Amino acid sequence: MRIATWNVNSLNARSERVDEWLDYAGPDVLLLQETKMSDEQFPYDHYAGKGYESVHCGEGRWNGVAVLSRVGLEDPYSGFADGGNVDPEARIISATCGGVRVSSVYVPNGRAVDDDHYLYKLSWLARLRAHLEACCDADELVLIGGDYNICPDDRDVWDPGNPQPRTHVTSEERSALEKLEQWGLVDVFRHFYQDEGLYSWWDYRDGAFHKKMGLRIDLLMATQALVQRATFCLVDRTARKGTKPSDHAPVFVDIED
DNA sequence: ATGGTCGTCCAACGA
Repeated sequence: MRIATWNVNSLNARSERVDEWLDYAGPDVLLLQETKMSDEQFPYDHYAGKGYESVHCGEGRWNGVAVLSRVGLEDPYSGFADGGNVDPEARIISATCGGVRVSSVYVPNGRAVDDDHYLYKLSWLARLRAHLEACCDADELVLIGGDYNICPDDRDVWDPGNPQPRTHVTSEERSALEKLEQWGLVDVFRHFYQDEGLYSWWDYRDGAFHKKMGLRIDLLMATQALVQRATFCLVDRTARKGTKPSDHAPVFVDIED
């Protein structure tokens, strides 16, 4: 079973690239972020025609997450199941697909370390941990994939020595990610590769992709039970090339039965 | 020295 995550930066703008990718990469489960549409606009029927069931949690212009699956899709759940207030932004949706409890997450960007949005990011990550504790067991098959907007360590940053205060690399953000690891999640990509310079996002500006100026912020975080069955993992950089690409590349993992 | 690109939709703002 192939499980993928992809921040598409508007599904309307990316529909042809997503169709193309479904055809050549053949994911069994695809976790989408930044669909930037309402639930009414989401093309459920289009993906059904391609063999995928789908669920979507959107709000319109911003955010929006979805799960596509051709191996079954049960018990969909939008938002956090931690008993707290409803998150005003559409950033997490979960479902059980082929026996794996998956979530598609779009962690807040944070904007700047002195911005209120950065505090929202940290509180959102704390709620994600609480959500896991409320509805999952660490010995089950669980995968939380998405745009975490965090570089786990300096290997995941094109300019790690940059002294400017900035989001994505602070000890607070990395600590929040480590708390998910303490619960039982593993960074699947790092299970396969230890190299620096392997990114999943590149700014549209200044030819960043061709200059290898990127960040690895799109993560597949899975329980050890799932990682033990993982056979292959890749960032598909091909999807960042060509006509009208997203600024993110998809990341996928293959799981043996 | 500054800003450099996309997306949302036509004015900025978010990333």
